[in-house]
Amino acid sequence: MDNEQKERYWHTSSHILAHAVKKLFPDIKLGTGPAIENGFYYDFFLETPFTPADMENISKEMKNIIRQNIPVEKISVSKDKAKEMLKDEPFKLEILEGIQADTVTFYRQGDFIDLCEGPHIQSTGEIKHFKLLHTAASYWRGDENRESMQRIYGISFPEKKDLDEYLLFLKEAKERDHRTLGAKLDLFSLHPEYGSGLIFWHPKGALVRKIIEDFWKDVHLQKGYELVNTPHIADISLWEKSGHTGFYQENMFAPIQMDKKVFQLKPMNCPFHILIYNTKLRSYRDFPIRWAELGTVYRYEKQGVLHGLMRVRGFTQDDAHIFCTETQIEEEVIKVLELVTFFLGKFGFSDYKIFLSTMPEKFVGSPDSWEKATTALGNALKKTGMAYEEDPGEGVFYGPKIDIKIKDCLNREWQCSTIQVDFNIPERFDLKYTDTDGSFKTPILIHRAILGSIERFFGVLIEHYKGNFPFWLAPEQIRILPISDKHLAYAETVLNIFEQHFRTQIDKRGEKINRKIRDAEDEKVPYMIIVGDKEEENNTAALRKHGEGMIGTFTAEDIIQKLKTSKI
RNA sequence: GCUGCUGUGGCUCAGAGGCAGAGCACGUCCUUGGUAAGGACGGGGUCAUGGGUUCGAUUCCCAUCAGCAGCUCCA
Repeated sequence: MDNEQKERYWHTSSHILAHAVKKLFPDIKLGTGPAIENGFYYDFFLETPFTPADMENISKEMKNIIRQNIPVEKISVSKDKAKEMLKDEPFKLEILEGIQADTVTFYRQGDFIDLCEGPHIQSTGEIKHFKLLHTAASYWRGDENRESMQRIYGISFPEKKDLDEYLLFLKEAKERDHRTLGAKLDLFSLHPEYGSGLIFWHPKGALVRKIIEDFWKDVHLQKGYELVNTPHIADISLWEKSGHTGFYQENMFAPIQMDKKVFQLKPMNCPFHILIYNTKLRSYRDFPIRWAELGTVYRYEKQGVLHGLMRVRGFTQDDAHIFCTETQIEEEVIKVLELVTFFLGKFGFSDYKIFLSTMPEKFVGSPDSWEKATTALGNALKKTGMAYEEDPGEGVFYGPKIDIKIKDCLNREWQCSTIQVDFNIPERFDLKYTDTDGSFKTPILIHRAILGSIERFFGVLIEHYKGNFPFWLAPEQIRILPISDKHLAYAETVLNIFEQHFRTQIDKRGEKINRKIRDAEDEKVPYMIIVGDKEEENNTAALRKHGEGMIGTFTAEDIIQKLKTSKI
């Protein structure tokens, strides 16, 4: 099915769901029921939520409706007539109010009728195989102040094999889940009883993190950034000055009282970088100033939004702040975008979405500055040839931004890179530079993060690679497996050679070689080196690759050469 | 934060109103094995926490905390 066919198919599936629910629960009020990227849902308003038994009955009733192969017909009526038809459906009426046209369309299948733009497939019998996946609460119109609806999600396909395939995908996604793999591969843990949303990096995870961070720092230094380091807390007056105690308060940890002072754990790094900026008078000749920091911030997130490494309460941003003039924005953003492409490419990502968010209703700065900055961001995107979508009105109040989102194993999108122009903070801190004519001007501040948060990025990375980190990132690159204890001494001499070049371990357990191989494969070590009588006699090593099997027997020098030149 | 579901050894999960179970992992011993699990024995649990019902609660009820799915919000 192409996308349009899918949409029809799933949209009609959602109508069948609503049809069944209406039949079983006549008093229920209908919300909306669209096709989504993977399947469909329908929102209902009812007093008591659906039970698992209800779900089974609904499923049975849907099969009934499908079996009857009821034709789906489109009906156009005047808005007044529609109002009459929907008098018992308050939510539908609300939607109707919002429609501008004079005539609206309904779709009818048997005794079920729904205000709907369509399109739909011809008949309910075309829905061959479906499964209701789960229920959840949602807010009417996505507004947390409005009614709470009960949502039922489902998926359907014309062929059984497609449904089976999709269910298998869901199962595999679970195995790919960074939370499962993180525990299995001994990368990190959480200890919610001592604070939810806080990450404990185990030795292997911390090693991968170090590799990422070292690489990140090296590249930044090469690309004209300077590194800075700043504290984790500061007097609350700093946050009053930056405005965070006002507009960001609900995301901040509670203040810490100490002696006669009140300190605040930092939710962002920018005010600190600004303090560094203000330690002396800057000139246009210094620009652009690019300061980068792996800065750990703490944000209070609502309990229900926490999710493994992806959404946490303490995380390290790969942050940087660029101080420049308005005319430098475009060039700087191009450089950042190039850096984004470089980093994401290095980590194996090519499938991501880019959004340009423009001026929201509430904003600071002049509309003229917004216009210029937004154009600069758009031009930068165009010049780098990156496809993007506009997200009108979704900018932060202090400036327009570019967001880049990467998908996880369940197709959920996670924002990693972000580039934000800020008109607010330079004003608040009275930032100045001396321009060519000797006058004082206020610089533009660009906030940017490429990986976003190290925690989230690591989570996406684990899922992306299914735990099979590429050779350069693998915490343990090579494991030496002696056939028996007799070969331990030789294994040690092989280790001595390899550990000069790669992260190498020996499996010294008194297990059989099959077991050692199985465990090394399970633990996703990229290469295994097996040594026994034959190897010891010939002064060689047998090389085995994760997921592929035996490669051959070579001298240690040969293997090192091959691994270094990626010729395997 | 909202709605629903869930909370039993390190992990995955069974279980039942009346002495708490399995597999894996862990420990000891035996085995020295050539490309994905060798064998025997053993240790380990206030059944999330706090109340209530009951002769008796890990099991039933309530609350709290936390996890999961989704919604809203976000890196």
